[in-house]
Amino acid sequence: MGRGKIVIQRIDNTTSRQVTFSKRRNGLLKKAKELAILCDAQVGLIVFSSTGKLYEFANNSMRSTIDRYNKIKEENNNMNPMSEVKVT
Amino acid sequence: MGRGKIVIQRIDNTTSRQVTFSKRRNGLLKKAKELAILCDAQVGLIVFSSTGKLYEFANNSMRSTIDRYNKIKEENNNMNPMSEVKVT
DNA sequence: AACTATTTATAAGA
DNA sequence: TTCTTATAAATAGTT
Repeated sequence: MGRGKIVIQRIDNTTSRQVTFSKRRNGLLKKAKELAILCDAQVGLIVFSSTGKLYEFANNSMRSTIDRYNKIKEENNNMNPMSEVKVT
Repeated sequence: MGRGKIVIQRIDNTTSRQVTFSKRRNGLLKKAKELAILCDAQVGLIVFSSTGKLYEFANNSMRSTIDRYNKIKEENNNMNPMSEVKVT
């Protein structure tokens, strides 16, 4: 999506990496919001930059989204008790 | 990004909404992964479809990403005690 | 599920 | 860092 095609691998140059992060982070947040609205989905997006700064989007609240996620995961664990698999 | 321009609002037709969800969900997950790789970011994405199905991406683990998120939020709350704001 | 006409995102440059 | 623009990529409507 630009003047040249790029390979998806870590951008070594710090400046370029930060510029790309800024652009793509905005794009990702926008897309997340659009998906939530268009498709009536519940979306939670958390992004930490390589410098540790937090960016987020949640159409409901992040808390409720995480809670729902945890609940689903607990159910899955109960049905597939991977934690009980043992090497004998 | 298609044959016609669309307005960002809930798609009423159920079939269209599900088709669009499928396409855009894939796109969003792909973009999330690319951001993580290109920019060395920590990304956690949770999506629940309108039918309740879960889709997710996390380059580290979702658990560690959520833990990091919670930690940051706690720190912010301690610095900006919004919960103590009162209408007098 | 595949196909394209278009729109949108964005890489590179200013 | 903000703006521009050529090009790559995503996707809306169609088949």
